[in-house]
Amino acid sequence: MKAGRCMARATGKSEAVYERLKGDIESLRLRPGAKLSEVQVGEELGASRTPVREAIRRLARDGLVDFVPGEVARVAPISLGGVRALFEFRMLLEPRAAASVATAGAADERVLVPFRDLLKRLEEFDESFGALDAGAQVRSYTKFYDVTESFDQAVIAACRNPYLARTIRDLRGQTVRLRHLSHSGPRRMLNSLEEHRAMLKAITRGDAQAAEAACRHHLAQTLQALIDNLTSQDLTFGRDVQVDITG
Amino acid sequence: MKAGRCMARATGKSEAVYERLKGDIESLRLRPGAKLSEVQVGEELGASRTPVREAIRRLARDGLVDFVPGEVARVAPISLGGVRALFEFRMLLEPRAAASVATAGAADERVLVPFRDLLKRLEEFDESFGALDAGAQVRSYTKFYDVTESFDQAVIAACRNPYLARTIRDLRGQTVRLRHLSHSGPRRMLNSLEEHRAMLKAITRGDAQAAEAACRHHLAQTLQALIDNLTSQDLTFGRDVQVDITG
DNA sequence: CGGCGGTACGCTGTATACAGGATGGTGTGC
DNA sequence: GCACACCATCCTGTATACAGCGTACCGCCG
Repeated sequence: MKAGRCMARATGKSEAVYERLKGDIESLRLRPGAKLSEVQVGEELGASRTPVREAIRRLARDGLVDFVPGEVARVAPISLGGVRALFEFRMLLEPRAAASVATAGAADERVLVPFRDLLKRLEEFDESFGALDAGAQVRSYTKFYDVTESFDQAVIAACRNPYLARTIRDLRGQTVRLRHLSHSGPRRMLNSLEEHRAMLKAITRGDAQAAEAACRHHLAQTLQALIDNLTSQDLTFGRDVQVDITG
Repeated sequence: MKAGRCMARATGKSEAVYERLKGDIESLRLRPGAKLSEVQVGEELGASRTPVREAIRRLARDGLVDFVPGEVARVAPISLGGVRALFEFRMLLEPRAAASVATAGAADERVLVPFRDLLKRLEEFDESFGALDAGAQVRSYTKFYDVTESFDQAVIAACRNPYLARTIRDLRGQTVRLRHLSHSGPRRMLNSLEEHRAMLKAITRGDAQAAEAACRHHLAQTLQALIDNLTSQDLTFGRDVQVDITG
């Protein structure tokens, strides 16, 4: 393989490297603080430096990589302060987005379709969950995450303000990584499920205020669970220079 | 000049190209819809494709360039819908930031220093402005913009939440470009001056609620002025495919 | 004269080459 | 034994080469 084809869209190397690295970072296979040398990553993933370079820049924009011009890029550390700041910011954006969707849904039924669908999926999941034994419950987490993932996506898609949508989307990577980190057991999951149901019901009802409140509550609960886990599991994550930005 | 030095920080080619293009776009020297070919820009600015590429990607993040993978990058068009969406988003972020700064200032006097300073500069400017003839007034716009610019910078710097700060900063490019577009005459400027004074007073007083309201008011007024100008001056800007994103 | 096909150009994506710093380890001097 | 300096190594920034893809212009045919 000498030179690359343009192809861009479907098979683009840059995109592939980006997705791969993103997945590895979100799943914590790449630990916070890990060095991301362009050449090394390139060799490992069978790509040249150029696409790797671009992928790393994009990951930096997503907040998953700490990038300083002359230095080696590193997987962004996870700090308590950083998590708090992230959720404080999400608390500003996402409740507003949820409210906006509820309002839009009240005016145009069509935007509610995916949300009614999600609500149904959620109810089905809820009903079947209790019947499972502990092992099967843990395995079903993935399915639940799929629903929450779809919910987030649906909100972004339904968001009428492109700036708001993009900013929320840009934060998703960090959110996903943190979720993979909080193995909070079934209790937190059931609570989260209930919170999602509340959000979905408010949105499909067209109740903007309730949707906003439900979203805010969900974020607050998630943050609390995350803090509990981060402080109990001593976080060896990101032992490298830990500039806690929020103070 | 064969190959480049690393130097990065001070003389970095990529940074230079970025700043240059950014300035040209903000000042409308590069018109909305203009094509930005990597090779062409590179030749014009005496840089190779690599730094140009990176600069264009960064400008896309700033919302000043529309970038689609396989295609030629273009200077982002200016649409009424886009401007509305931008300001709607700013209305979500900046009042919160202003309030946050006011709160922080009430707890720690030191964060107020730059704001007291700005307030003084503003008062001085205000006093001297009336004495000028029309021509000198127009020339003094630059000085006023300096103050507003410094104000925005100061808010960003004082912002405790790095996510909020970064997002506001990322929007600055578009804001600046729009400002260069609204030659609203002295009346709008004097109003803006008054609005800034209100924000500064609220912040230095430590009154978060007033700061938030003042900021909101300022943004609403600015948007209104902008809309007036955009609709009166028929905006030939961005005649290329105008996907108005906000509907 | 209008529609259509072919060709030439330009563009991006990718790969690779080269030069200058930054970093980390090792050896030496105090 | 410790601190400092030197050196090897790696890594990034930049430049350039090559391959495919789209487009636009031009000529040809109906």
